[in-house]
Order: sequence, then C-alpha cells, then structure tokens
Amino acid sequence: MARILITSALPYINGIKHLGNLVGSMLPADVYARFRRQTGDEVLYICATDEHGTPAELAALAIGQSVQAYCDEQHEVQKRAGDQFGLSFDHFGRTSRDENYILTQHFAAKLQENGFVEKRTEKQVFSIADDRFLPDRYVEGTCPICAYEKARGDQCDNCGRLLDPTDLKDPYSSVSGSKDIELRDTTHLYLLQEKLQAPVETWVEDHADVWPALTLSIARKWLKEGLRDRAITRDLKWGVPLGDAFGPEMANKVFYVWFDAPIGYIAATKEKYDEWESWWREDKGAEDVSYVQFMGKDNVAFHTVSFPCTIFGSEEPWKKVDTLKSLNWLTWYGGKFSTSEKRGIFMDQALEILPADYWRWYLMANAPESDDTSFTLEGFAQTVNKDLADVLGNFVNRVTRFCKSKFGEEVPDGGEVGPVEEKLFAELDTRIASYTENLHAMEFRKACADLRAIWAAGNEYMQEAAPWTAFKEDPAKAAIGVRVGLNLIKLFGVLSHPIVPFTSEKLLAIFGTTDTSWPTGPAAEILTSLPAGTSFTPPDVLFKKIEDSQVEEWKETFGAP
RNA sequence: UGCGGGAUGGAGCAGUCCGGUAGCUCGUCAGGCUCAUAACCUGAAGGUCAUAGGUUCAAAUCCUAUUCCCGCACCCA
Repeated sequence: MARILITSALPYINGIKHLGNLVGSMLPADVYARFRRQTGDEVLYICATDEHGTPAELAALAIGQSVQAYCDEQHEVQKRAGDQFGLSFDHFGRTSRDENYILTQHFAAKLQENGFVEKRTEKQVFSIADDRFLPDRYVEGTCPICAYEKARGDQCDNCGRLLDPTDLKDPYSSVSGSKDIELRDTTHLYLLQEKLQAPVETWVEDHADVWPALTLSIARKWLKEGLRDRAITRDLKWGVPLGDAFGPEMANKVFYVWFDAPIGYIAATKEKYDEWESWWREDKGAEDVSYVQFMGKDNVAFHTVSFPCTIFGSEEPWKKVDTLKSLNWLTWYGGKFSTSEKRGIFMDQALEILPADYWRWYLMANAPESDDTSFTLEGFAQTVNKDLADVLGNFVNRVTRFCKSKFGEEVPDGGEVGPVEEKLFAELDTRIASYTENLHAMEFRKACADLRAIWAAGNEYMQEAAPWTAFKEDPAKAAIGVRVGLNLIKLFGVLSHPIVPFTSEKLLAIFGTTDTSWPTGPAAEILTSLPAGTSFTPPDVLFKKIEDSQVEEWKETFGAP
C-alpha cells in the first residue's frame, strides 16, 4: 500500500470558481484521489482557500465588509460548492488560519537564519486618499505611447506595451479614482532566489523523466532565464504579519500572498491532523510518501521554482513534489473565462442547472491536457446526451427493465458461458487494463475514452447476446445474457467512481452495495461477482437528456457568443 | 520583443520523442435490431496532417523559414 499525498492549487478566495478553475486543478486531483483510494492506497487529498492579498481586501471594501468576514463567507461558499461537486478533500483548509501564520513565519525565519533574505528599499506608488500603497496594476492613467486613457501601471491594454506606473500621464488610483498619489519609499524583504538557483535546477533535472512535458518546459524556461530575487512582503493589513523578527520598520507589513499560499498546503494538513509531519517531513515519516500536485499552467513556475526556493532555503527536510500534473486552460467559446468579469459558467450556477456528474464527465473527458480546450454548451449537451444518457444510462435501463419483465427483480440462474461472453471478457480485460494504466498516468482524456469504450462494450454484448430473442426458445441462454448484463452494471459502478461518483453510488445501490474496490482479476471472474438470486432494484432513468431548447436558453443566460 | 505550448476530414481530439499504408468520439448517410431514454449495433462517405522550402527510397512525424491562436515574462493571482 502506497502513501499518496495529493494537493490541488488553492482557489483564490475572491468569489466562486468557474468551470475552468475546477477542471484546471481540483477536479482532476479528485479523480486521481478517488482512484488511488479504490486501489487500496492511503491517500491524503488537501486543498484550501488562498485568502490573502490586495484583491481580497478590495473586494471586501467594495461591499462594506471586513476582510475577515468576507473571507469567512467566501470560504464557506467555496467549500459548499466543492462538496456538491463531490470533491473528496480530506481537508479543505484556509491560508488565514493560525497554522499557516506560524509555518509561514517559521519559513521566513529559517530563510533569514540561512542568509537567503535581505531588506531592500524601493519606491512605490502611495495613494493618500486610499491610505494604501498601490500595486502597479491599480494605478491607471494615460499611456505615454498610444495615449490610451485607461492604461494600467503594469501594461497598456490598448497597445500592449509594458509600463511602469511612473510612465503614465495623469495617473490616478483605480481603487478610488483619486489623483492624490505620490511615490514613497518602502522597504521589503527579498528572497535571494539567485543564490538558490543551483539546488532548484538540480532538483528539476532529477525529475526530467517523470514530469509531463508542459511542466518541465515551463520550469526549465524560468531556470534558463535565471532566477531573480523576489520581494516576499507587501504593505497590506490582511496577510501573515512579519511580527518583530525583521525589525520595527517591518512590523506592520505582511508576507506576499504567493509566499504564504503554498505553505498553506502544509498548514492545511496541520489544521486537521496531529500527525501532519508524517506527510510533510522526510525526517518524521514522510520519506515513503509520493506527492502529486495538480494545477493550471499559470501556477507551474511557482511550484517548480519559487516554492522550492523557499523549501531549499529553509535547509530543512520538507517533502517536495514528486509528480506535477499541469493542465492548460478551458476557454469559454475560445475566449477567457473570467471571475472578475463574470464570463462563463461558475460552479454554483452549473449545479443549479444539472447534477455534478454531468459536468464532471464532460470536463474530464475533455480535460485541457495537451492544449487549451474550448467549452461550448453545444458540445457539452452533445457529449452528455450521447455518453451518459445513451451509452451508459440506456444500458442500465434496458438490462434492468428486461430482467424485471422476464425474470423478476433478482439475478437469474442458468445458462453457460459461450463465445459471445468470451469475446466480451477479452475486450474488457484489455480495456480495464488500459483504463487503469491511464488513470495511474493521469491521462484523463484517454482514461475517459477507455471508460466509454467499456460502457459501449456492454451494449455490443447485449446486441449479440440478444436475450430477448433467446428467451423465446431457450430461457437459460437468455438468463446468462441478463446475468452478465447485471454484472456489467455493477462493474460500471465501480469503474465509474473516480469520474462520476454520484452515478457510481446509484449503480451500486441497485444491488445494495457500496463496495468500490478496484477489480483486479480477469473479467470472467469479475462478471460473476453477483451470483444468481441476488435481488436488485431497477433505478429511475439515470440521466435526462439535454434538450436543444435548454441549450438555447443557457446560451442566453450565460452570454455565450 | 523574448521564451514556451499549439495548428490533423464539418466539430472535438490521438498519433509527432523512436520517420514506413492517417486513428478515435461526435455529426452526416445507409443497413440491422426491437429489450431500452426515437435508444442500441453494423457499415459507408468525408483529410494533399497551417504555409513554403529542405533531408530521405519514404515525412503528420526530422531540419529551416513564414503565418495564425494561446500562455508566460512586469504588476495581480
């Protein structure tokens, strides 16, 4: 039995996440976690809300709430949505909890002790009206190059030029609109990443064979350009305070959200488990842990380079990631899903329309693994109708209904395995092996294609076995067809569990079981696990089809182009 | 601008590392079956693999250049 530690990128606290966020990290992590639990491994799947930083402060300000209250509320909203989507976190924590404060301060102290941080003073824009320092992008003004009037201090969206806030003409705070802004000196703590390049580089290259191409190429890109020292503190109120460890002039600052967020993985574990160190400290029991991270491609650099700098700089034996699964973007009709502009479908809205498994299936079957993938409601409806309603749902329906009408509500006895069954067993042996392998490799689209082929194999078998014909001449021959069909339903229930857990539960409930142990023997044996005489309850229609009119309505509702 | 990823029948994708008859799902068309959610099963049509050169007996696959899409690099996360 292996010990598998799984984390998915921490969703930012700023509002409920959209389908792109979901499929980019949390959902594939959940599928993998469920699968590994089924194979008997000891799994710990950890996630948390990432709560610090300017956007959280401003979002709270905008609706007249304290940041704490805002985060409390948003955390609950996200937690509930995760539960409803069947995300099987062992713990869903928060980066604003004490455990994270303590650990973040611990790492910073170690980095200082080991000579990897130093103070540097720089100039930054301060808004007097807002009484806060402004990050570059929160300063707006007229672009010095193209005269666009709403250029941001980091970049002009009109001409695409990179800017400094000081380049802007007539600059103002985008928070309040005030022009009463000035440059002020501010001192920050810098993490000396240049000094940590060597160990990080060695560590990355040690994983060259096991990391996916996308992950590796992003990590190498950053290393090739050379790591730069990075400010790890900010002039904000909401965040992990520096305390008095770095001098009185630093006492009112907080750590940069990107410094404390990945530490949140560890802290979230500590929130719930006294034995947290056995998962995270190689000197305290974590040496046999295999650690898998899931994230969107935008996060890869932070996890392959920045956070490892923190870890290496601590010179302590913290567990580092072994396998890093990175995904591309899901796009909304080819454009961006956007939390700030509310474009696309969000987790709560999705569940108001349809149950979680509809979304889970489509998202995993079309996971953006090799390239950005476009989400369209038309494609969604087509896939769900075909795969879930026609191929899987209809199979369950036809087998249980036929059995009930001819043999009653229990698994019928009689009949011998013949060539039609042998052919099915051979097909399943190949497919189940491939499916298992692809789940292990986290090749989710391929795994879904395998699972779909397994469902389709059921229909092919029924077509050939044709118990409705056999029943007239030779009821025993019909009985074996139905018995195998019912056993297939149970097998589908087990195999489908990682991707569509709610459906899996329903399929197994037909036979009054909840056992999802991964099948290991040959199909010939697996398909006799339900003996003759077992009673069952035919289910209602598993998946209702999506109508064209609904697609049209949703396109309207969600502003599809 | 630099760096990464991508471009394959109407749609979505696999195949590219390790050159050798272009594969899967949907859609379309035809046939079969009738237990089932007008479902399922079988078969067919449809592609000069972004463009232009090159290497080779042979290129979707290797090399060079170009075009277009996405991401990153500064700030935010």
